Amino acid sequence: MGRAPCCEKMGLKKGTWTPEEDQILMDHINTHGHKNWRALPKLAGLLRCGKSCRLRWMNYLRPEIKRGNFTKEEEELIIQLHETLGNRWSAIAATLPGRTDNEIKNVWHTHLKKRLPQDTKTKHKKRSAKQNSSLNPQITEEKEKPLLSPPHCVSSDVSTLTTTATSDTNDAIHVPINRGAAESLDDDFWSQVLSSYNSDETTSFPPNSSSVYHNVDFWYDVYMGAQDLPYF
DNA sequence: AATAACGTCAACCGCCATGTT
DNA sequence: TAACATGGCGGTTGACGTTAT
Repeated sequence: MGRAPCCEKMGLKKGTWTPEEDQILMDHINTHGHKNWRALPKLAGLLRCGKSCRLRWMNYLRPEIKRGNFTKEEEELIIQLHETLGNRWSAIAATLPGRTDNEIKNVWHTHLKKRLPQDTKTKHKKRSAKQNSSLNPQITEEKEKPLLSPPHCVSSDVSTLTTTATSDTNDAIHVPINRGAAESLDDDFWSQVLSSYNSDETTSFPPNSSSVYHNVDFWYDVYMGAQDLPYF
């Protein structure tokens, strides 16, 4: 038995992606989508494993990816969320439109970690929520809960509901909820959050306007609000 | 100018969760 | 229900650029 390797190692390229490979991958996904990552490289004519293609797309090629330095607000938010969520980078990334878990992880290790006092640095360790229930039992409990309903999550990817997005801009409208984020938040939480925001926005979640939801401040408020709730 | 030390970040690896047969 | 396939996540690594000596 045993698990099959993610890809047969023979003949597949590794390492940095070339612009040509990027182009091929983008073209293929733009025309065919990415229903099956494993089959994708073969269909696209890439000598990469599906996992590598997925990673490249998710972390670099997606049009909604926001590049460039993190703002002070973003950094603060990451620090605060890390305090609550631990190393659940995908959940943290879900609150930062256009930022990837990988990028956040890198920023954390290269910049933000240094700012923290020693005791907080050692607070979260190893496979935060998944394996170490002792670390943050609340999070583990949350995993048992059904997915929240309000921001109707799409199951795959970091599901940003996005209007036409262009890279290097902040114009995309993101409702960056994925499974990771979803599982850490429950219905009561969302109903509170949404009721407070729906009082201002006549639209239901997700809103048509980008004015609030793609703003870091919004997610910061969400986070701060969440601290008042029992699960946090 | 050379090179060692350090910092950053893209990418890989292995594990786990979930879906499918 | 078991076995397998696939996607997703977090930890880690290695290449590359920058700074210090």
